[in-house]
Amino acid sequence: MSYLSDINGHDVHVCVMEAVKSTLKRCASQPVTVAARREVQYQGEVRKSLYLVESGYLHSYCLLPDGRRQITQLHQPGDIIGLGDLGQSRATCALRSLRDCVVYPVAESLLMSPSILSPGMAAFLLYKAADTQTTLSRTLVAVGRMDARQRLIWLMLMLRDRRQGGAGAQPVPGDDMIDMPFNQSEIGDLLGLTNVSVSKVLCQLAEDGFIERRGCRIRLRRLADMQRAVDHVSPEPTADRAGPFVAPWGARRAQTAGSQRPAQPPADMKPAAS
Amino acid sequence: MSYLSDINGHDVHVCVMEAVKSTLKRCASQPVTVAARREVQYQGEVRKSLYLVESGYLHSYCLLPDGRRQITQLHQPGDIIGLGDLGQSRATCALRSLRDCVVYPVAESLLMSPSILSPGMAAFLLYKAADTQTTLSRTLVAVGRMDARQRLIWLMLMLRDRRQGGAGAQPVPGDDMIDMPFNQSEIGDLLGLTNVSVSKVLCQLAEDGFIERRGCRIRLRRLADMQRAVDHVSPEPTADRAGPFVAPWGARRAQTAGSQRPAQPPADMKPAAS
DNA sequence: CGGATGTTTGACTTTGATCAATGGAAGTGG
DNA sequence: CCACTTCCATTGATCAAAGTCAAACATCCG
Repeated sequence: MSYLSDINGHDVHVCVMEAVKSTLKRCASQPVTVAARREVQYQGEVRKSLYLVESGYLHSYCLLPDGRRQITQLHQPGDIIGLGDLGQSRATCALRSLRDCVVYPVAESLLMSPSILSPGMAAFLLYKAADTQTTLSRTLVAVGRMDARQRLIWLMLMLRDRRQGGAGAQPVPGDDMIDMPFNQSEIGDLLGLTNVSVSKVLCQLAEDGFIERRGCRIRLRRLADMQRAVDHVSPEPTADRAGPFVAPWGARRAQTAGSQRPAQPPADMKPAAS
Repeated sequence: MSYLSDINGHDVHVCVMEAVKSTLKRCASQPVTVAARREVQYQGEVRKSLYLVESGYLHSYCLLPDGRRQITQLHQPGDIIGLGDLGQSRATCALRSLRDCVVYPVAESLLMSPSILSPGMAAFLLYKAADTQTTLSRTLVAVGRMDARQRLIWLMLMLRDRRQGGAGAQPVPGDDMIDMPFNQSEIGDLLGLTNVSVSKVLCQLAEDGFIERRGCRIRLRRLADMQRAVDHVSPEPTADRAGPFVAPWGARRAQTAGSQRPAQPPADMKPAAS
């Protein structure tokens, strides 16, 4: 089928991923460390390069002239930052570190050069871009059509899905802890709410027994209820996330039908005259 | 720099685009016509293929269990539908035609095969994916952080930017007509509003002299005011939109600074120990 | 003409924003 | 170790933007 998805064994898969990443790292200039809470790139600034995230969290956001802010993406280790700005000379978003980070800058000109952009690399990048696009779409659905409580639940479920156990860590099936890299103002800026609303909803969710709060870590206590509340279906793992995360998701996805339509005969499509 | 962006002459550029597209069309099975307002793909349905849009409009949307809907993307001629679902076996969004359409189905397995995924094709697809991602981000900013009036203005400006003159049509600089392929309920589902709010805001905008309504066509009468109201900056044309649209945008973009930061020394980044 | 689809308008309700005060935790400097 | 600041979270009172409901109106089309 494709370069990545036809490989099922974990060892082989991880191996391919590592090969792609090491190619990227060879393209990169020296890795750089960024302290927590630093602006890495300003909106409208001339773009310097893409970044492969080695460790830490960052986020992309846009500022409106009146100071309102919308966080558009959370970047985790393994993510490639800047695929959405390909072909733009200036950054459409600002980029900021949430925690101490190590990133590898990769020049766009190098990445897009024929010697680097092999079919395998191209497939990897396209899957990465697809991941990002799916997450953006889901965020848009949450922000556009859910109320405040649902948005918070949605966010926690998304963070659970995107959680990474570090190198080769097997996720415990009953592990319901998530790491919340945002403060409440940032959560608001991600979900289209204010910090005040976020605080109120989080307190209420804790009171209702949905979550248990431990500083920046949160335990999800009623996972099934939460998934039902937002019709949540975990996305299939693609690209490097495919590795260790296959088992627990596969089964569940088959059951959770939710809003997925019974599929009437889909659209009358006739061969075109063309 | 890259396969596409280092080509400046329009003729050459268009030529490259056409070459890529004809490759895609050769990958495709027979083109199919879809009547207006038909479901092409249901949410959760097993994906059949990607689609290259030849003519007409379509949109992708997600349904929530209670029937609320969020439109996530508008697809125009030249767009490739389904890049965001690469690697997923089931569609994360539903797809529906807005007008009569002709589309070329392209199988994912074929598209991702090494013989087709040349560096040039890969670059084309990555630029397309980047375009989509940028539009999604901008939509998220509008839905998350703008009030109803600003969202409507934002939508009209976006439609103006994405407007296509058809094959080789030079856009008239003072041409302020846009084509609105949505009805008011659909506009609401795109912007996170209700049809009632959309109606009220549109009437008010017309009364204030911002727009002049002619059925599904709208004339923008106070473009500068509208751009100021939402801090609008047109994205740079990439991929095939680069062709005829270069001239009018280039100049304006240099001026509209808006929210773009004066850029303090961006982030202390130190070489990492790694 | 009748029916389907889409738009407009008004009355009323509700969610989340705003404003403002309080409290707690972490870090800093004396 | 203790003031002091800063950043964040919480809580309550009030307000406004947009949602909901319902009815009327417009357009299109067979």
